[in-house]
Amino acid sequence: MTQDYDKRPDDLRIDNLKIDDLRRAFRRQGLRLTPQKVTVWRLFADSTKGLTLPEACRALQEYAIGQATVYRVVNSLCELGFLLHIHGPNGEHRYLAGHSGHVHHLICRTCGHVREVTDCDLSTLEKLLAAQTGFAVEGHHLEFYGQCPRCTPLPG
Amino acid sequence: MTQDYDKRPDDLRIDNLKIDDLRRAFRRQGLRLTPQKVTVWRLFADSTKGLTLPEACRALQEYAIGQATVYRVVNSLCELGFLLHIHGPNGEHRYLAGHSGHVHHLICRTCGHVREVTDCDLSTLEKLLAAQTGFAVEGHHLEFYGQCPRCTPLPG
DNA sequence: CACCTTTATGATAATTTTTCTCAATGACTC
DNA sequence: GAGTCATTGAGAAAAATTATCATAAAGGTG
Repeated sequence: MTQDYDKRPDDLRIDNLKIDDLRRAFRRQGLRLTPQKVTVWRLFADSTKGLTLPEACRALQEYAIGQATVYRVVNSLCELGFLLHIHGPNGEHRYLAGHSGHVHHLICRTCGHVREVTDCDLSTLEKLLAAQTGFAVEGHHLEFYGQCPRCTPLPG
Repeated sequence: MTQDYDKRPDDLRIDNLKIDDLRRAFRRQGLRLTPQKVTVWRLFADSTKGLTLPEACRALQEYAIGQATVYRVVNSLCELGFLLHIHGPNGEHRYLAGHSGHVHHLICRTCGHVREVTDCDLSTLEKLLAAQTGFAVEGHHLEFYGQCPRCTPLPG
């Protein structure tokens, strides 16, 4: 019998549609969806600032998920595009759930708060670069840094 | 007597003007310029793809520079803006000498070759974001990924 | 629903990367 | 040239990442 995914802890909510997306994506690679994978996904989906791998390992100890699993699952989720990597205030690698399609991030250097940025049209620039350099440009990674409204000192 | 910086190995060239820049930058922070720092800088200045910290440590063993020093100097060079961090084909953190002012990079996913990109005008976008989000946008990090001319399969 | 094949898991160990400590060295100022 | 104080490298320690392998279980099949 298939594992009952509804027995999840209340503090990690996720909609069932997303679970189906996850299952389909894993299946396409010949991989299986397991409760551990769902729990890992939920942890990231609920995080607004993203998590480092060690942070995720610590948080998931509560759910008895081993660190080897955390590393494996995070890698898979990245490859499947469910997680994106961003850089925290100290340059550390953090993983963040990508809720939309192609997005970028605005990261507060003080508190690490992250806001998604959806307007970005770099296609003109990419074409120009391709013409100038001969590279076949396949994509880009763009992050903005600054101070979020709560961390911005008031002017004056 | 001040150390003779001309006794450097022939395979790591650097112009003396840059050494003066380094000295001034370190001095401004109350730090001292040492032959080790210059050697570390030269290693990076000669690398076209950037180096990870462990790679740099291995390469600098030849010059009897301890790893603690490599980590410290790379950090300083980053803070002073002489080194930039980029992400290699496998997502690993690499440090690259910044030869110009504000630049971005076009990184080959196959061979890791890096080309600098100097045209970038994101100031309009930054202003728009600031207005939309309330963030005080201070900067950005932009990387393009693709295949360099030598790694691009010929069309057809 | 029970079976079966194959992937996934977690404990553990091993490896790699990063940080810390401290005595000795040496850069830079006067 | 002397003194001050940042710097260095060896080594230990801590932290992060990867590898191994016996056991558990997902998901297809009869």
